[in-house]
Amino acid sequence: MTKVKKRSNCPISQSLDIWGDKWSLLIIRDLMFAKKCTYGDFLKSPEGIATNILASRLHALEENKIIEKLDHPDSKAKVLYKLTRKGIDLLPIMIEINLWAEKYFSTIPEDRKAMIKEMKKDKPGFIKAMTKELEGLK
Amino acid sequence: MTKVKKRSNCPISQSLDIWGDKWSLLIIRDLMFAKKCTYGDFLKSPEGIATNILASRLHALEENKIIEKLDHPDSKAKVLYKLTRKGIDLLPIMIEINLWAEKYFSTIPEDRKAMIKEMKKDKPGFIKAMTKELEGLK
DNA sequence: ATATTTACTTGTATTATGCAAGTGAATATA
DNA sequence: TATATTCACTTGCATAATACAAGTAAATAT
Repeated sequence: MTKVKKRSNCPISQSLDIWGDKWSLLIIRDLMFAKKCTYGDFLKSPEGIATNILASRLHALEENKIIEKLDHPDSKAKVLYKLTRKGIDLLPIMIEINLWAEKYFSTIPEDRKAMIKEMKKDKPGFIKAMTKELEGLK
Repeated sequence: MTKVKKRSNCPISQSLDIWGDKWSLLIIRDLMFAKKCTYGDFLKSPEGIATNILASRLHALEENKIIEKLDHPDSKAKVLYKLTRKGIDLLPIMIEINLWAEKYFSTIPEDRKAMIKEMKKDKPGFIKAMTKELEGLK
């Protein structure tokens, strides 16, 4: 993917310039809710992202400081991807997408349904706990 | 645009299947915050959507019951686009995108900044008022 | 020493987007 | 009444993004 130019100063537009495509938020979902953190993990997700697209998205997200690359503790062959603070702060958006989807789609996986229940029960509490958890991953 | 197939049952993925592109949420922004409601209005937005893309997105959003077409009161030549309840319910997502963007982008238009201030001051109140306003447009 | 894993890159076909021009119905203007 | 203009699109074509298949190099396991 070539460099995306800023289309306008609108906050929605500027946000979409970074993660407004069919794949970026799925990578963020993996990092956020599924605790996936390697290239291979992302590839295995059910939507089936193509490997070159994954590479280009990871690159773009890193450039935009949404994620960062770290050494994987298990092996030098592995890379550990992690959400930055800026990436973790996408959590409220991700929560609202989940809540909207839960209202309008009938087919939602059971484990995610359980998580959505938690989100609804205590949204600020969920955000705080999840944020702490994601910050903790080092 | 040809029919988008469902990639998985994940609520994030299913949501992105509908509006996960660079343009759909900008149309929704126009309907939601700028009170634009005609094809020509959308075309005039600063991001400069191409006319064929606009047509295809409007068609897709209508098919997915996010928006609906109504007769324009002023003229038979005009079409009035309106958010459905499902579309209005995207408001919490749109709010969180605004808040995230306000935190991480330095260039935000003044009028939008004022609106974001309102969102932060009383989020449920903002949602309620805006929802009522959008429902009222008939 | 060899095979496998891991994180990619490269090449090519397909699909989507961007741009310019055109169309037909409705409305405004002369 | 005839003509120009507005409005909501459609069409054709160049360019860009995505999907799919295969390949690569470093690190690790056997």
